[in-house]
Amino acid sequence: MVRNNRITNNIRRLRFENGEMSQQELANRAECTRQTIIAIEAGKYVPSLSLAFKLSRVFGTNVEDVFKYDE
Amino acid sequence: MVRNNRITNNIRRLRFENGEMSQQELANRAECTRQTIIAIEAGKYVPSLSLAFKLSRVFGTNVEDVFKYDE
DNA sequence: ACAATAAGTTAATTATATGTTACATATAGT
DNA sequence: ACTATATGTAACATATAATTAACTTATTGT
Repeated sequence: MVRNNRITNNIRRLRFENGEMSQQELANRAECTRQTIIAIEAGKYVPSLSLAFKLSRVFGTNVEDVFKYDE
Repeated sequence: MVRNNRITNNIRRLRFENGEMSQQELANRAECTRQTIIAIEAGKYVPSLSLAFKLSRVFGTNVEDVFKYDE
């Protein structure tokens, strides 16, 4: 029932702003797989809250700096 | 693979701080079901990022004011 | 005593995020 | 030319978020 996902993310940009971090390294540090990073960057789906927290911490930011919710 | 969910939430407290909002009203406003609210408050599972955004907006706050990630 | 509301429990089902594996392509370095 | 690395796609499997429904309990109001 949680539809209307108007959630975007800045992961691709954040990776490059953080030393051109590769998808693989981000996946390692966020403890997920590279395919998950690819899918999220491609907008195929929105990650879990857990993964969103981990990703934001890798970049030293908080969730809302990485993911935008268009209301 | 995204394990170690050390994510807690303040929903119960926020409901009461916002006019003793009932679970049903919160569910309506966040566009989910009452059972989902119960389960999240009880710590049975962590919501999706979409629902986390919606819940935080109902309370006029951001995601990290509602959900805490213990790293 | 009765009705209405809020909250909880349980079980069954559906939807989706994530993992796994395999294969393809482009680029940089040697 | 060869190798390594980064990125992408696709199919399938699994774990879990989320829905729905039925029933229960407690509280409040009339």
